[in-house]
Amino acid sequence: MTDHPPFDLARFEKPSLTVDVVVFAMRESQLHLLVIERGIPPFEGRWALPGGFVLPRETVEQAAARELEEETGLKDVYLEQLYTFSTPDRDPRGRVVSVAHMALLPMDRLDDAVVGGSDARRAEWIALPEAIEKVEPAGLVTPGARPRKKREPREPHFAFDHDVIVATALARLRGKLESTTLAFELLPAQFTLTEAQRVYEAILGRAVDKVTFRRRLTQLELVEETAEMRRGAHRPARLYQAVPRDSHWI
Amino acid sequence: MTDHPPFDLARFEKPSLTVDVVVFAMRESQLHLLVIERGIPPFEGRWALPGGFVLPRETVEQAAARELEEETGLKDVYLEQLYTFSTPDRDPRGRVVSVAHMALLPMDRLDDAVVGGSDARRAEWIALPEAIEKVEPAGLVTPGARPRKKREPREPHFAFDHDVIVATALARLRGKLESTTLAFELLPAQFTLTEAQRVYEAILGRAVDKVTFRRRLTQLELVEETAEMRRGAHRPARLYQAVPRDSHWI
DNA sequence: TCAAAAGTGTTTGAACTACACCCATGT
DNA sequence: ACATGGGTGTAGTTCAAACACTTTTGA
Repeated sequence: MTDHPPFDLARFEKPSLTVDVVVFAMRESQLHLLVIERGIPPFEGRWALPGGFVLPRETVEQAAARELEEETGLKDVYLEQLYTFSTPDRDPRGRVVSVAHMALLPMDRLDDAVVGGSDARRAEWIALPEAIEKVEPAGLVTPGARPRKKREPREPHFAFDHDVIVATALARLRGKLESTTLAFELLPAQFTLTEAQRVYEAILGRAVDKVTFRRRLTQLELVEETAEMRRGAHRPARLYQAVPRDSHWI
Repeated sequence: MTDHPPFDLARFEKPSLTVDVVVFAMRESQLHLLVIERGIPPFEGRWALPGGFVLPRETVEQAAARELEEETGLKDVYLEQLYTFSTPDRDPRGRVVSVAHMALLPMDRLDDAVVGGSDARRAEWIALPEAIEKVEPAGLVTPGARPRKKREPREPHFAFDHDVIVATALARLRGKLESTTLAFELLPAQFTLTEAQRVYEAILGRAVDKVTFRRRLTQLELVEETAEMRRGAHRPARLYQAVPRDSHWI
């Protein structure tokens, strides 16, 4: 850092600093997203991500957890920092840098989120828009390298640059799926192997082989049997639970 | 975001925003790091990462590229955003949030960096300190989850929280090694397969099998033969080059 | 001629794939 | 009984690891 004593931090213009949170959850075998309807300009009436300003005595991770609870009622969820978005004009109100986060909510806790009546500021679960697949995620290639295939410009679904933030979160989730046990964060404490498979398929956007999937989970000891079974319309299914580990890395 | 019109960004205290850059390069089969010696307090005399303040009309990625060139002379290198560090007291001068970046310099461009004589502000290539292995990288587990195995507190090598930043960059580099072709950014345009293997071994910190390594690179068509050979003290080695791709993901 | 690095061939085992098949339950 | 999802067995294939081996150069 450039500095001469006594150092004056005010010599450099300071941006506003916010956090945004992409909350994923499974619902009816589909990946869903928790969004908030904006009640005021800019982007009035548009969906936006939960988020807000970072306070002076907290980390951005703490700010993300706090804003998530304030705006949606969610607490004690998996939360990780994703990427920092800093395009100078990303917010029409002024220079606002936002540190995006990704959160994962187990499917049996969908109702923990305070989803709205019809007031100005309601939260809502929406299925991940398919159009997000067409949005270029941030941070996957060399800045300054040959530009990637251009995709047709689209009408954004979300306020601000939240389309890009969601696309980036999805890319991160997919990338981590193979090497981590992150998927279990979207499942209840006890789950059937088919439920687990649905999570993988929803995130990857394609079918996976049943035998391979089951063997991988059991052989790598990522899951362990429980005594319980889940009963439904058909043959009861064994319930499994994630093997406790120190980190999410396999 | 919390807002009522007309919205006043100044309602919320703004932090200073900086960038820091971890520059990796190979040198004598070892992973090296570009650092700057601090000439003034705090942390006078300590090694620190190149970096500086973000200007109002640039992204953090642009700021990282600019500061890298200003402080070390390096330009046109692979550069990616890494993680945002925001512990409130990470800088004793005040509230400073820093967006860390990682850069990779090909081994034949080591001299592009302006490494110092003996003035107060010289840059230097140093071998990656082994003690970094003992530092917990940021951002790999759930905030709020069971704490990971505690490591003994150590005397930090670097100024500020730069030990953690370097450890995080190393973790990121290792994690990306398998699924990306990032390693080629540390190699010249033409290189021997053994040189490539040395890069992988230096990053992973362990030996890799020669046959498997060569087959993987050729079979996945990550590299292609050139007509040239490199001559040295022993049998000449075929030179290869990276197969051009749109992104670094395999 | 010898040391050292470049490069190849061969065997083994692990793991993914595909597909067929059986099992258990509610209706 | 039968439809449906739960769960298993097997054969083929791919791929990584380990190891021994040959090749090619400079000294």
